[in-house]
Amino acid sequence: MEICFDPAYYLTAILSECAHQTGLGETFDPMLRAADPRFGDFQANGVLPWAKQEKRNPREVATQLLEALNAGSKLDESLVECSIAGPGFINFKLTPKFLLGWMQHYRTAEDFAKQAASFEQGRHIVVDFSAPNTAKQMHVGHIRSTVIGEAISRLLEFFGAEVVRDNHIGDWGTQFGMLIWAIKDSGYDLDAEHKDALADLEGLYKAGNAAYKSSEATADSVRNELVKLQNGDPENTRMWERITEISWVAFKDIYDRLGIRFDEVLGESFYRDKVERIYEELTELNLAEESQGALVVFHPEHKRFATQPFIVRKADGASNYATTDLATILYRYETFNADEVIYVVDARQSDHFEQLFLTTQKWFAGMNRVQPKLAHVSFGTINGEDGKAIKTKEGGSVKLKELMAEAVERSYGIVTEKNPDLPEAERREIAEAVGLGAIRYTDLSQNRSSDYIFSWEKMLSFEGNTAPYLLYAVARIYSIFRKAELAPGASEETADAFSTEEEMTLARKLLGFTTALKQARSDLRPHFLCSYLYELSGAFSSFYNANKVIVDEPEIKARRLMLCSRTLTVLETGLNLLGLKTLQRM
RNA sequence: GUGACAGUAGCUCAGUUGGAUAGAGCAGCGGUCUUCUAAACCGCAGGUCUUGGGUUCGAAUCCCAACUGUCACGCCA
Repeated sequence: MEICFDPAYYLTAILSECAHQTGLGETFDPMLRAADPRFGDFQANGVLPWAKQEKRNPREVATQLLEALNAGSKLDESLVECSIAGPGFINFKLTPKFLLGWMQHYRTAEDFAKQAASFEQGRHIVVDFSAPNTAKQMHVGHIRSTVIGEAISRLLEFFGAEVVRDNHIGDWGTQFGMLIWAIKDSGYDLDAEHKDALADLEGLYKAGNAAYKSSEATADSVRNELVKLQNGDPENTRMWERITEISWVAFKDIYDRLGIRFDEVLGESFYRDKVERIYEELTELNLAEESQGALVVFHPEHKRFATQPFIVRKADGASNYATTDLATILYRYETFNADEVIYVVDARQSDHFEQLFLTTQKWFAGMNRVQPKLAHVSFGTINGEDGKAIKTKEGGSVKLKELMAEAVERSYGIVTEKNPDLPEAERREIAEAVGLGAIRYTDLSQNRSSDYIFSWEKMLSFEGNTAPYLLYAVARIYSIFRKAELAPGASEETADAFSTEEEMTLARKLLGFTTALKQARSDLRPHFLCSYLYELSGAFSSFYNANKVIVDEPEIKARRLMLCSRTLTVLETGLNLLGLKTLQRM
């Protein structure tokens, strides 16, 4: 056996092979799992259910398997020890020699990336996320989609996929009638420089909305502005374009600070001229039917969607989001050759996506198209401490920009308190990374399917499973290398096998990186990666406190430097996948 | 009414897809800085995994039924 990148994968393969040789059959699944550290690194549980089904003694079967493993010399005892335990578990324990060899073999972020890049090589995946509405500022409600979408995109890229990040902004709809009316009514100059133009637009929209409701005459004027826009009136079209520009400038400001980028920004307006084809194809396939004046799709085989319609054209003849979403799938199929489309949208829209996916499945089948895999990455809402939708004291939405500013400001106060001697500019930089990292990590570290309760205390708490804790671990590793006057990765040649309990725990934890990444990818849940990185940081902190790195004995120093360097690589790679910037000092 | 998601320590949450004695962080108590950053580490204490059935060698995890909370369900997205 050799030192392989993913020992769990290797062990599964040879166990299956031996099972076949010993006549257990090809369907035998070793069920290799990460084991409790007390028992080893991995445990194979598969013998128990198999023996049960075949009415055999599980320990006997396990013994047979082990004999086959040893006879075939598939395992090198100096690299991995195995044993049978309990009712028939097979335990595998990697030896210090294996752990050291692994560290020597896989050294840099590039080494990891190279191993990972084969998993999704060449697949085209569209990630649809963030999707704010124009003419409104981004608020807390946009955090989750934005941050989770970016993390998933980075993860898929790391696995070798060709990712198209598409921001499906809400840039079309009836609200523009009110906004355009209000702009004209107030005489607001869209072309002039304004300090916070998007906030102005949001205020104007509210004024327009109020006016619309207050008098019938105004309502008519508002509707008239909307009709003019829809019919391509040059003045209103230009105003609408300017509104989009103003909005995008403000969005871009936030995206840049968060290190988020998009390959495409194809909003609802982009699909305006692509909906006719949808009506035609769905009608032609007899998928859509008229109901109460609207064009709708029912799914008779589905308990609820047999009667709950998927409305693709409103009774007034206009399209809606169902229509554009269908057109969007077709566009992504035809333009991006999408193998997979991932929608990072909150859970309240689950019904919509279920109907969308069901409809697409039948529609694509009917047209003989290969349907991309469709996934709704749903997430819970962010609530206030009362368990209801989050609001400011004044009852408005909490603006993302203001949230970011406060997080950074609070972080600045803490850095200044902890490390007053650092230059001001560096403290500002640290505050930016820590504050924005805290917002981001709070969200990512939580299982996305549940709602979460927003509180400043929780978001900016710098203890436990939080961004500052992880960033601090990184900063301390850099500090060791500064003190040792070495670059990370240097001076490892004389390393001998890991020996102390803390070294062993840390080394084992480092090997778990790929498992965590795979888990995060397969479930599209970044919190698996967060939990792993937190545990790794914990293992490092314990090691750091118990085992001094810069010591006189060259073997000990070298192997500990090696652990520091690998921990740094894994932490930085992982944090970067989550979108966090790391720091050399904090 | 139909459905989705959730219910785990006082609080906020994990729990590697059914495995061995359910884990963290806060909060509480007690220790550790003349030694690489104490934003840290170590220890103690804290549990009827909402309830009741069922499947299984084995259940927080799967199935059924309740209960509680949030949300969605015909022209917003």
